[in-house]
Amino acid sequence: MKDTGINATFKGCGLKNTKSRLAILDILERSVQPVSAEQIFLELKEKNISANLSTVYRTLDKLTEKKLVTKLQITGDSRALFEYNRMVHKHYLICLECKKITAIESCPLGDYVKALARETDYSIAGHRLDIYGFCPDCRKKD
Amino acid sequence: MKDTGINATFKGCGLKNTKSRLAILDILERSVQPVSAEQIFLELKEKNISANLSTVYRTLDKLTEKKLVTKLQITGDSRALFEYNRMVHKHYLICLECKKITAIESCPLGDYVKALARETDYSIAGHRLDIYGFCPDCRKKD
DNA sequence: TTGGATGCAAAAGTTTTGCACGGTT
DNA sequence: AACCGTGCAAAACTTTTGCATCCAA
Repeated sequence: MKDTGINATFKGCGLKNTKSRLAILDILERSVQPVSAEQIFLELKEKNISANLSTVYRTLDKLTEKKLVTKLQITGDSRALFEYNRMVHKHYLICLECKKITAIESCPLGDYVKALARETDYSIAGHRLDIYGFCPDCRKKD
Repeated sequence: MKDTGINATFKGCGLKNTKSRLAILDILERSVQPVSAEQIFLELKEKNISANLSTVYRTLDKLTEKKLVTKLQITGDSRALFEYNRMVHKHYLICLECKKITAIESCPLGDYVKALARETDYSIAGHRLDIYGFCPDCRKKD
């Protein structure tokens, strides 16, 4: 079998090519929203791919470590979310009503961060911007 | 005894005036950095004010609900931090080395948020901006 | 063959809750 | 007196870990 993109990706970063690992990355890649470990676990179950929840966590750790996946803490309710890393700098727009998370790829902070580095003498490594509000659908309902 | 500021605050929001509650708000008010429930619990113990950890959590809940205190999730390690709410819009600069958290009261997002509301048709309720980097002290050490 | 991956069960860490009792208003 | 707040213990919830076994390379 010729290497698919994902297989090649795994090989390239020294991860073994297992069924559940492939399935987990596949779920992440297809997902339009960040997902929790538990959601992945349940989705695997639906697909009749039995994988233990610890395996899911361990896999997510590995994938995060290899930068294939990004770990987010934006729920407020103390559980982490994960999303496939498309190597794009992004921010999130979160609907407080339906909890929908939308990525925003524009970033208004370039110059600000440079100025802040000068002012504070920090070296700035990154930033996180989450914006909260109510999406058009939820606004209509109220 | 005449009402102090805090006593008046409690009365104003319908909270009873108990020893541990006063002490918890006092700790928060004096703290230069956001603190965790556990830190508060330990600080109370040092002051020989015995308060159960559940009480600390319950009090923090109440204070957060009454907007006297703000709950933050910026550690990355899944525990919440709390800080006295001085009614100032702020962002955080977090040192990745020593974990020091510095508040930044300037906000570069006013116009951006307005434009985003127009573009997305969301009504924007708020935002959160955390900036990560290395503080001057830690930069020197490396 | 060998080291990484997995399942299972147990533990760890944080936060919440039920219930009886105690303190503030 | 009424109700809110508290202590204690147990539970809930998310995530991690130890260990034996299994599987991909």
